[in-house]
Amino acid sequence: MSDIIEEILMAATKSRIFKNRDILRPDYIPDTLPHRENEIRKLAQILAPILREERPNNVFIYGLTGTGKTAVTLFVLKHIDKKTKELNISFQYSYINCRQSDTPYRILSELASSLGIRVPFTGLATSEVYKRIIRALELKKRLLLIVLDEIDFIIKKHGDDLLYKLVRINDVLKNSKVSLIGITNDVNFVERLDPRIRSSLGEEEIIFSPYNALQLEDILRQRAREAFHDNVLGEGVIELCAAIAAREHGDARRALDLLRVAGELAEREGARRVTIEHVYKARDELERDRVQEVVHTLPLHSKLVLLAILALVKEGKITTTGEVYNTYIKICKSVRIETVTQRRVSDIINELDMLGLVNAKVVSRGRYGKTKIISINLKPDILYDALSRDPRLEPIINNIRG
DNA sequence: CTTCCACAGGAACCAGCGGACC
DNA sequence: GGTCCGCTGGTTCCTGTGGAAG
Repeated sequence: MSDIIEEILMAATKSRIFKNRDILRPDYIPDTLPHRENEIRKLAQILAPILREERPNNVFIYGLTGTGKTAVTLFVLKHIDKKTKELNISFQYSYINCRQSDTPYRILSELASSLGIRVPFTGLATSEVYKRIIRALELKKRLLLIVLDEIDFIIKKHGDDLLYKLVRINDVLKNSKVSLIGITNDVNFVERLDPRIRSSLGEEEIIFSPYNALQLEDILRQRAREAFHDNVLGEGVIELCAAIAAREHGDARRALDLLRVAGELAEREGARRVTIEHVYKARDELERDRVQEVVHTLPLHSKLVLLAILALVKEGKITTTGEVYNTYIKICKSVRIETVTQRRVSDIINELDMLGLVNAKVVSRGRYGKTKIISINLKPDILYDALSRDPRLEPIINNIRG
């Protein structure tokens, strides 16, 4: 009797679909990275001086999202770290994602804590944290490698002061040596950089090109072998995930997400196999989640502007800044919310564009002025759903959708 | 060739907040 | 408990501009 129960419970804890789901997670670093052999070799060559206790050149890495920049970097560093431990070299690396730590202060405080210095979340002057880092580096001789992932984020928001300081840090240090790896997925970003920083940071450069559909298939197959049980992937599933991701700039992370979520959907349904339909559903769900999350964290006026855009785009296909502003004013008046200036709305539209919720492009229409053409290519329902989670907006949404 | 629209977007600055320090 | 600091989400004032119309 208890055997039967045991059996059922065991079956419930064991997935029919996944052998090991974690392998499909974006932060998982596999033992091999297919189609990135050249990049691995190049980066390893650049960083090899570490093993002779010399400072390696600074490296600049570009490539679109999901092209394996972070994975390759961490992969190589993991190996070097192991090797330096064997050789008893005082080497250390610090990985900082500038999107998550998006102010100079947060970056420095993360750097500090990776060096074992405790700093408060806020309250100190940025320069004070910098001083403490210097002090720690002078205390003990070491080789430090700082990885700044998505480095374009701080530059765009806070200029290049911090970067300049970090690039020049070796001039101040007597004991320790510091190298930098900058990773960015914005290719144009380099051109806007101060030439002094550019030449210093770009002592070495590595460019990651996007994966094509076939390479993505390889990557997915390799991971799928370990992640899924045998024969659970239906025909064409991998190919479809690869194709969808390839269309979106060869983003491997997208492809892996699609595959994972498709698997999860199949499992939740109790299906025995993952089918193409699951992949399509996964695509919708991922988009929904992304929009939901982004919209949720938007300030009130950004939501109101988004709503104004939505209301206008419903009727036509595109709209302009002026129209959006007028509609926004109307919406605000109807619920007695104070309005912000057009200047701010213009910025908000840019922010919404950056977040991928709307498309905004500046165009000149000659006699009819220069403006932003704004459109949406998400399904309006997804946006309305996300917005209606804010109780303040509900009456307005009901009004618009009528 | 000039004009002129409808904004873009830079610069400087502000209030209010929360947290750490002394 | 006052002080200092950074961040957010604004403001005001401003100069700049692509290209159709005249």
